[in-house]
Amino acid sequence: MGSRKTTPLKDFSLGTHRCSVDLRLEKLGMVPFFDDLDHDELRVINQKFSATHHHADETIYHQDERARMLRVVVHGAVKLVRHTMEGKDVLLDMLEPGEYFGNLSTTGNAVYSETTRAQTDVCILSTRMNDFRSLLNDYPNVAMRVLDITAERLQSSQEKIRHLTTLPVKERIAHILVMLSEKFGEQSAYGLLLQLPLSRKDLADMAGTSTETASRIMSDLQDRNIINTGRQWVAICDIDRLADIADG
Amino acid sequence: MGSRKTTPLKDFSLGTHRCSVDLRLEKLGMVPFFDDLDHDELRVINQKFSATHHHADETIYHQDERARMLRVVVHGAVKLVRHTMEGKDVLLDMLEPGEYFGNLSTTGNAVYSETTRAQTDVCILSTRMNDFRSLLNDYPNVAMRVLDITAERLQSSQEKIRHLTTLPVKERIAHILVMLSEKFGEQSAYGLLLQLPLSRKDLADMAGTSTETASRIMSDLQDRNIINTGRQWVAICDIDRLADIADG
DNA sequence: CGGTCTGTTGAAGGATTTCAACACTCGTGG
DNA sequence: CCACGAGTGTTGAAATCCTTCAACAGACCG
Repeated sequence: MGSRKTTPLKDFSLGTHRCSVDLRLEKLGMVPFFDDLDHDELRVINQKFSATHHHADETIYHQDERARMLRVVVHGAVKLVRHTMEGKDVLLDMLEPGEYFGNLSTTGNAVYSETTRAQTDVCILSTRMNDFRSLLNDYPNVAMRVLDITAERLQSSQEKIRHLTTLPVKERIAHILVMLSEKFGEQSAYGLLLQLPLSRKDLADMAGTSTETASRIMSDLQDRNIINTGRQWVAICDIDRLADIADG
Repeated sequence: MGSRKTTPLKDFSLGTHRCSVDLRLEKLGMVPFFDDLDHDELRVINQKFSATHHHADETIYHQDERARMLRVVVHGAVKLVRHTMEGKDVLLDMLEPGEYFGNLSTTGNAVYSETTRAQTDVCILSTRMNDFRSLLNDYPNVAMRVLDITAERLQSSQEKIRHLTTLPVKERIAHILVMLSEKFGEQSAYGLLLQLPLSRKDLADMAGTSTETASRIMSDLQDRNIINTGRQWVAICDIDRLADIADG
């Protein structure tokens, strides 16, 4: 369990890869609002989506652009960022394969309320809003699931507000690491490794603090053998103690 | 324009009042997801709702209670509060007549994620989730509107996260006052008066700060003749300067 | 191997909280 | 009608958490 400093993360690059139909169907089936559909229905829906690839750090769309598409992550990780006038970014969420992003609302001239960037090399399925809207008409159950999931996201967004306004930075960071481990955690020689590149700035933007403070807290957690971390990667050694810190 | 200290707020008390059918229909028609419906359709929907009255400070439902009802404000103001273990509250929103609250999600055993309390004497229309769900099946357009509005609330919740993480307290409070004035502002001798009782603690819980800091900032704004304020009330004298403060 | 990006650490300064004491408003009951 | 008490708001001073500035160290890339 040496304190290795070079990245233990797996390789996300896609090369000249093209998503197979099977992979597309599998990932579409993982999207929570399609999970009631059978294989044939998924095939119909699949035809409405087109796949694109993006390299790490590439912007998929910008905040304030006209919002025309609904997208689904097939491979890799995508981050949602809100910009401020002063140049400070707020990192709202990290998405894993099977999660959707983009515009859900059916109103005509909406704009994206956040920028989305590829955190690794990614493969994305996209569909035009109009197609998605008619899809909701054809499959009322899907429409209900979409509503449920949006309501759930609203809940978790409000829970985030509670954290940001009531907890000190150390607890917020501990909480964020626990959340990320549920999405991206994979057992490894270094502990529960978060399978995505994650910088101190990313953590800071999620916790609403400065990179320096994030760095200090991560150093402290490492000194206490709770985590193991290096450039752009984090592994959790002692999830229980981390969870204890997260709630006071 | 004397700096009166006694409350200039109007009387919200209901006495032995019972909501007339006309008032109920009017307020239901103001709910954003019912606004496409004609008068006859509203009459049908109205029959699914039952009215209740609550005195100021009464709790309508508690966080973590089993979530069975969807509710609509007919008269008065309702506040949404999330509690923390440490006893700190986070005030998520203040609702005016025509706004809905409670449970939207159609999943069976959800619990309320916040406590709601009557900010004034209030009249509330309630319907059981099952009835609302079948209503969404009968009126697909309403279902679409519900989705849009939930997505909108998600947006504004994320915008709130941006404020909380990037702006200093003074700007956050200025912003909150501007928002509240759009909902509750009424012209009066004291300026644009917020027509609801609003304590320093309410403001602090909205801005994620302490009552003392909220008080200091309000005093400062009053000294600069931007607002006019007393016990449980706030009027805005110079909305332009307040808006300037709100965005740096 | 040098440059650049990322992470670390120290020290000073600032914003906000906390603790504490006091002032004002309002409702209630004598 | 007035006095009292509880709830609400104000203000000061000390303490704390966090940011900012600055310098440096380690990792990655060509």
